[in-house]
Amino acid sequence: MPELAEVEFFRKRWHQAAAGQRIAAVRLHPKAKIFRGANPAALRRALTGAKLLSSATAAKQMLFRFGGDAWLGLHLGMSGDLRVESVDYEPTRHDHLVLVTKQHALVFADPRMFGRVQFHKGARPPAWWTKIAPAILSRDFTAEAVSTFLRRRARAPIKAVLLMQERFPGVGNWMADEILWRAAIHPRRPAGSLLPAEIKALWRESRRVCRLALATIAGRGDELPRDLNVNIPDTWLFNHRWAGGGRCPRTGVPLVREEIGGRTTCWSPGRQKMR
DNA sequence: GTGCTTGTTGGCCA
DNA sequence: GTGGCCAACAAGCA
Repeated sequence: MPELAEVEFFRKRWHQAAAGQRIAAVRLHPKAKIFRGANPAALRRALTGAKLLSSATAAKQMLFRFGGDAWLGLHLGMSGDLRVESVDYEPTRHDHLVLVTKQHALVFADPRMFGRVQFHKGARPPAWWTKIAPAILSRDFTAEAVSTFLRRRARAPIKAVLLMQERFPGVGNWMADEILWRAAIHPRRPAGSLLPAEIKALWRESRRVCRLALATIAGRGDELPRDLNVNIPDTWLFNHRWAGGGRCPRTGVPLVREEIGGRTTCWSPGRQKMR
């Protein structure tokens, strides 16, 4: 499920419940696949008794900083989510990591286990975190950088290129379709075939979709929506893309769904042409 | 049973 | 070495 804004929503949910709080207990199944490459025993030792100091999101990654130079990295994969339950919550089958504070149980659940838990000890954040590409809403995400990247990936369909985290961190399947729909670019167009005006539109709409998605899904400031996707307006492609029989909210034309770059892709033939 | 699924990675091949 | 494609990972849902 989670892309840029959903990840921020989940981070905020844990943060609001537990920032400044001490972790009284850590419950986990060390054999769960989400711990691959991590050391669950060391994680449990370090977090038990530690305070949650701060947290951040970058791309689809989350990083929670605890006292004692302990860092918890989370990636939600395809089916992960974070919840806040009562302190006496009993973990069920897919609840792989639970951090218990005085008042809450912070739960990381992931049925498919494509997600990942990373643990790091040190004064500085881990290398995998600092190497994440500059955010789309940062100054480093320029139209020139996009243009250069598209030239290097000239033969790949633009839809596949938008999913590359090294240049479009946080963009996932629905955001990529939303960006292309707004920029009026057919998802099957080779990246190298885009005209300068189209590259500019792609850059602009990438930023717009990130900004709108964050405000709508994760909420502004301290506000946190009751649940995911409750506020998404019908003017977005998002609300029409899944169900069969969906129509383009701008042209009324029936939407098309095909596999592009190995992912189901939805577009409006009314506004997205091959040339 | 069949055929999907908002993600990432490693192997293969040109 | 680089770029592009594809299967695999695993479990739930219609």
